[in-house]
Amino acid sequence: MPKNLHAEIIADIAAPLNAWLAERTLPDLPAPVALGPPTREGAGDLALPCHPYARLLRLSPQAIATSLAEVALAHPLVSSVEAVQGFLNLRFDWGAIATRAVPWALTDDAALGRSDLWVGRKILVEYCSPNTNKPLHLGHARNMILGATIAALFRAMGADVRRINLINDRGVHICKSMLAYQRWGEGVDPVAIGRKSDHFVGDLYVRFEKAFQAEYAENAPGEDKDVYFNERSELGRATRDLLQAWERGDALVHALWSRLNGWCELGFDATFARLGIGFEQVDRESKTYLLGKDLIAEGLERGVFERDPTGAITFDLERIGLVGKKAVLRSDGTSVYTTQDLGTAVKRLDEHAFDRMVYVVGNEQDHHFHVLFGILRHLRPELVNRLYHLSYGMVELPDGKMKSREGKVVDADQLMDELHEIAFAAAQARNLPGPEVDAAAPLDEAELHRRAEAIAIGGLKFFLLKFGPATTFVFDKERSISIEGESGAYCQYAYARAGSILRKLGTAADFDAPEYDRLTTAQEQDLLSAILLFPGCIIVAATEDKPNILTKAVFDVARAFAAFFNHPDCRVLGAPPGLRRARADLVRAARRVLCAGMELCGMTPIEEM
RNA sequence: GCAGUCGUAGCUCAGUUGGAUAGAGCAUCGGUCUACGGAACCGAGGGUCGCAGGUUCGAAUCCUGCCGACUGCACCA
Repeated sequence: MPKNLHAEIIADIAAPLNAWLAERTLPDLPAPVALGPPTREGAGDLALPCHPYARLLRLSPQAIATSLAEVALAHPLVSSVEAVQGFLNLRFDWGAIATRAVPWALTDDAALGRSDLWVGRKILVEYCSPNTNKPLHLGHARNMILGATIAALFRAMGADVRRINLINDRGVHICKSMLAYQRWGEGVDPVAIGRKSDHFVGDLYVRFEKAFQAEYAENAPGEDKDVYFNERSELGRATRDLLQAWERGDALVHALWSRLNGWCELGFDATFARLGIGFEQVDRESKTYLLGKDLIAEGLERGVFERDPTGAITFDLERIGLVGKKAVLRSDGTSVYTTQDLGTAVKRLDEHAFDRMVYVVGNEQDHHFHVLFGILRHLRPELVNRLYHLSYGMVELPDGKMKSREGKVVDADQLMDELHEIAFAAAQARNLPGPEVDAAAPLDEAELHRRAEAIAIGGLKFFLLKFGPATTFVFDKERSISIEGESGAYCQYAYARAGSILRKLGTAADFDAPEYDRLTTAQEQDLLSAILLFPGCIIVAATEDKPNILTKAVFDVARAFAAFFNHPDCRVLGAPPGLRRARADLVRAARRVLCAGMELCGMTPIEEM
């Protein structure tokens, strides 16, 4: 049975404080005391503001803090207390804490952030959702890494998680690539020309756009581009013909469509593999886009929807506090985007009886989800509070938004390649023959590439996760993927250096009896503290859908380790036996937590850099 | 116009179910440099938390107004 040691310690210390307060505020103590890490630095290990009880007890906050300090001091894990400005501050007896915490961190899965809080919950996470007309870019990378990480966090909580990729494989966008292939690429094959297959399809899309721009510039400069495309453009006409042929089930068009989609998805799979992204379920819009129509009929009958004079079926947005009406079925009876999303959600509910479904989708669709969830609240009341839009901010470039149509994007594959090169160059430089590297047996390039890949991908993931999901950030390649400071590489480096100590130690301390109560330097306390705090961070990160809390928790452990590692008073190898063993165990514990934290981020820990 | 999100150090960002002297990374400056791996460590400077009110023991956090930025507001997806 995993236990959150920190929470347990706090509860244990808080118990007599609660009792003291309860005794004097009978019958109603508002809530258990909010004993927790102080917000102010240097205020000890736990703090409690006593102001809320002042009115109730008719005592000053300071008087209450003073009394509680006396109560707290009696606890064996508390070494000192103080009452300042109505706050009760207390310090742990770190020797006693270490004696409990190190063995716990070495063996209990709770130390890795695992718990059973969400056992029995079924959660669906939908993310990635690519269009099959161009390769994945940095925006997709942020989406995928957020989705994969949030899914991993849910699993750590014990939930039964199903990850779903909904591929948008039909529509005008893919028809544009299809048309370009028909006209300018027939017979050419990505393998034949050595092009990654999703990029091959993307090239076709760009080719189409260029041709369209030329046509537009020649025939209708100044006219609204969409109007021109829909009403006068020859390429537009041909594209719509393809779409209609597809919807009729035209065999040749479907063959072409399957071929291009196959190439695109093949390419995606390679990118997923490199990024370590996985799914339990892949849905395709070509299979789901007709869903929802019967739901509309049902809703119409029940009065959730109404039919307007043109024959379209609409939802009155005033029902959800907005203005206007939202069409859920066109006047010609065909579906809109919302129709299939309604259908898909209900189908998933029927099939998986989920407790929660999370859509990882950019914040430009906030309004869409507001409306979608609002409609579903009327259609399927049991879905209330089960649906959640994990909205995230766009990634922008120094010169503005990414525009895939204009080719102004950071391609995911290319970015990974570039990051790999940077990491490889650094790995090569530090592994030149020298004191640490045996000149007679230089590392082979394959090993350096393996490390560089772990650092590159890990760095990218850490970078994309460390922002709050809602934050729109500017991606400046030169400065963004830092390999120093708060970065993936920093965490991997801490892990590697910890491993280095243990390698040098070998089995030397195996038979020493650990003296954990001697782990009392400031650096050891800080490291233990970061380790103790880690599980709680995982719970908050999962509960609030904030992976940036995870990266922060990992970084905190790494930073505390770095300080420990560097401090002359904290040497492991030169320490007397009992202390040496205790420190070695502390290093093992830190490594264990770092490893778990990095894996939750989807990073690969490496033994050497 | 309406709605939503946001405005915190020179830069990039944390922190918002109300708690003390608002934090980190980068950059700058200064140290560590006979070392359990320098992709590191220690220290310093740097903030009217957009502006103005309000609520209270206490506000970056809650309320109101204003200024500024972004994104939405299709019978597109």
